Amino acid sequence: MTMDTPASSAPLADPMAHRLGYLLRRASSTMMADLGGALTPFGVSPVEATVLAVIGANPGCTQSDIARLLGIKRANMVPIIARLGAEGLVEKTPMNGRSSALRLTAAGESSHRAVEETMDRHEARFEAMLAGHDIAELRATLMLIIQPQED
Amino acid sequence: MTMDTPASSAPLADPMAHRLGYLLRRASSTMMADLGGALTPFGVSPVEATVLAVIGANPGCTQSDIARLLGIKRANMVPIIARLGAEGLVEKTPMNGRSSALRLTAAGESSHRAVEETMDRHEARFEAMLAGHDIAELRATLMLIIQPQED
DNA sequence: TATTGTTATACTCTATAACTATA
DNA sequence: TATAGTTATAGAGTATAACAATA
Repeated sequence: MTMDTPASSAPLADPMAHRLGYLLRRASSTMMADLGGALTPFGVSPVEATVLAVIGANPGCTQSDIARLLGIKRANMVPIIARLGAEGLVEKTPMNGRSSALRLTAAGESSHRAVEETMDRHEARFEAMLAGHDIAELRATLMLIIQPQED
Repeated sequence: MTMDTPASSAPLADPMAHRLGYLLRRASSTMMADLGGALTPFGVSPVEATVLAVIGANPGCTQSDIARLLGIKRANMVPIIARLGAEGLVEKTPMNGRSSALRLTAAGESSHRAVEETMDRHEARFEAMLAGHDIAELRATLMLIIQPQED
């Protein structure tokens, strides 16, 4: 015999609160939502900001390079790069008949700098909430979980 | 003068590797993908499995209760509960004219048990990868990051 | 033959607004 | 007046399959 908890009045039991996968998903979406809000003034999404950062750090890289690094499917890079190109932030210069080298335009560089500062502040805001916890250890642990994406 | 890294041959620099939000997102999607694969034999998605767990732990709860607990919008619960209802896993019994109490059916209970075991093994698999790291501390840190969703 | 970029497509998740009905 | 459930809709994100061109 199990008792039926009168769930409507009392707070619910959270059977997921102990699960790492669940906590990661909730923590991730909290930070993604915050970053999305912080980036709206610049008209770029978190993914676009990330791609700007990768191209900024690796001028001349290709779409496939970025896809592999970020764990995004090749096919899904197309609209991302197209949008960044349409906004005049990224330019493609053909390397050999099949790949193009990606670089930030002047506008892209300036957007990149603004976005990096925004991300820095965003990260600092959350790190402040973790005072007394070992953030380097947290990063190291997360890196152990991450597995490369096969395409 | 900045140098153009010959990005095509050498591995790319990863300017996001130090960012907590990025690492959380990658770690989360690694675990979500793994869980999704582990659940396919049961025909339920990670979200559906989570809702089964919540109803199993809180018989008689409402859709809105679950939405609040999991940070899902009220409107987005509708298709989730509809699917679980159509699969005969969850039943709704009207409480008062506007809310229904949710409970697992017999099939739902059995699905719930199978799914919990699958999640346990899934979690254990990842915790094994974190040997030597303090998982309780990891959970505590993640809980600090998570912020309740306003609807 | 393997890789790059692309098109098309579909499914899920998420978000908003608006409506009904009930408490 | 606030809450529960719903509908409709729109936008991301993600996945697959297939194709052309190139290395």
